[in-house]
Amino acid sequence: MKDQIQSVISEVLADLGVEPVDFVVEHPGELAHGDYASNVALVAAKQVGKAPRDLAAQLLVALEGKLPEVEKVEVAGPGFLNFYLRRDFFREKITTILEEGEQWGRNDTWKEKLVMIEYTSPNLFKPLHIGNLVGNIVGESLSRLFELAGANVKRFNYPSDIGMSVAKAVWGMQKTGGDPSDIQALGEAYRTGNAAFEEGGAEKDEIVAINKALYAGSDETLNTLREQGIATSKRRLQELLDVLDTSFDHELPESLVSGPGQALVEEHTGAVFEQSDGAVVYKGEKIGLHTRVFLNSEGLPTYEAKDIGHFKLKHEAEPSWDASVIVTGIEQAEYFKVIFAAIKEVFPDLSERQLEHVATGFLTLTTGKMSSRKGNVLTGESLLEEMQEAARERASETRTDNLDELAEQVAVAALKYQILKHNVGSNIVFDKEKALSFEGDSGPYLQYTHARIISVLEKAAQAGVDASTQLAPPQPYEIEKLLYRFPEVIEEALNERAPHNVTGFLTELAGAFNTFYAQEKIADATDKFAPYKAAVAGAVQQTLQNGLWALGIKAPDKM
RNA sequence: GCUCUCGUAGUUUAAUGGAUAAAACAUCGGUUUGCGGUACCGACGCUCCAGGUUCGACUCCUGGCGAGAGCACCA
Repeated sequence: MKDQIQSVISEVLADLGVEPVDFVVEHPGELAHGDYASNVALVAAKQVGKAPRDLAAQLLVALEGKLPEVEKVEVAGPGFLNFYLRRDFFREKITTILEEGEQWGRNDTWKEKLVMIEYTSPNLFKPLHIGNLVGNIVGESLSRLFELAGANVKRFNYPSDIGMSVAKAVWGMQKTGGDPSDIQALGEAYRTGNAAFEEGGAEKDEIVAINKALYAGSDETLNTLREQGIATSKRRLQELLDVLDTSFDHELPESLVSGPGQALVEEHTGAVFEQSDGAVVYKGEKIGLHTRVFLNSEGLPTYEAKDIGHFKLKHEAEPSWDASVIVTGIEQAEYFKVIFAAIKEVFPDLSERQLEHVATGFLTLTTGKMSSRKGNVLTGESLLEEMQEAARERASETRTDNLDELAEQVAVAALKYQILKHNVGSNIVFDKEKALSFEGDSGPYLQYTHARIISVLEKAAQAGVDASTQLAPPQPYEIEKLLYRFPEVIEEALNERAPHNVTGFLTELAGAFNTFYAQEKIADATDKFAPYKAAVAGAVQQTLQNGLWALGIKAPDKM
């Protein structure tokens, strides 16, 4: 539709002998300003030597009858052209939405492309950090947006299963004698080891020694403790991922990538990397970046080298990939610029493919009070637990049979919404009070609206009202003017890597529906337009369901 | 010190260079005996400062003030 208006305007401009100009056709900020608007007259006025409103009036006449879907065009404000679509356009859209069902909102901008996307990247042996949680939520939503665009998406997890945090936990297990298959004991062991490490002294040296032994794999006892701990941590991680509704296609732990990374760096030292003060570095300055160390002066791989090895293994796992996306905290933005530059030099054959880093902002709490009765540090796990408790209390008057499942879905919705309503990359100030209140702009508000529609449609069916778009009232409802934009929102959210476009749209849609709901009675068999209202409600329900899916949020039928 | 990001109602956030800067929370005031009040309607209230570019600037440029992040062997 938008493209159609754009091209017709271009034709008309050419007919009037105006040089092509750069103008836009977009949805105006307010519904009162029509369904589409163009600034063409404002942009072209100067060239033509006319007042914008005069040129707009001239264009208006020339556009007459050229856009069958457009009912009327108006000149407004300083010289905008406002386009109002025909009533039937909206009616037909409702039909389309109901027919397409779960397919509604898809696009084909990434059709037949393979996208590797990596996110979450937890430290095994440590509780899921708040940053891991944010990364997981953003990464999962982007993955789904890619899928909605037709891409074949392969999700990668890159857990850290070796290194200092592992050494601390292993040291701690020896000290506490805790059961390595028990997650609580494992957490306790990590805290013990971490505290000892912080204190320094002989215990710190022991931990460093354990770290080396684990890398070398030289001590059977230590290896066993590590492996048992990994298994326990993974079990716990899987529980969390199930709650968050994420599953990975590939898992490449850190311990696998050191070797290949080191080998690649050594192989390319001289050409890509160079010696400097005993270390092997990549000089980023040559392309406006900074220098980073890939092999330290002991010849051991740093995280940088590991990421080179990591890339190689990913490529081997999915050789036909078109784009590789990595989601991490924003503090790694500069780091990845250097890594990508090095990768392109090490793998010249792959340098044309798309490498992308998506940076997520930091999450902090509004009020300084970390509340939490135990006074412990905020982790991703503790936050998720608090949300679930609040959801369970709140759901006491539920209509569902499965309170636990609902509480979980509502908690995850509240959490994900709070994070995904922000522009990706900007810092997130998490207002716990607000997130737990479930009112106003929130995930549960969207879920509630969805459940309410399902309920109303059931009532309507009982009253003998079946959804139909046969007979529509003369004027479209405001909500119809939002519904048809959904596919555009989904496409744009992916293009801009901005799921917050989806949260914003769904919130506006839900708000518009609730207003509609307050004004119009749907389950009223005496109203000849009731079937159409039911169809509109059904279209909103489908749109909310599909949109929530894109955010990684469940849309329960009952709450 | 250098580089990057950011600064919008009391608070948390929106706004491809466009029309009267938009929501939510908080505050104040309402909601037809209601198809789910986790809802709806209304009021109050905002672009850090100084210049510049533009028909038009929260948005772009310059300078200031303030906050955060990154800058070699940690992960």
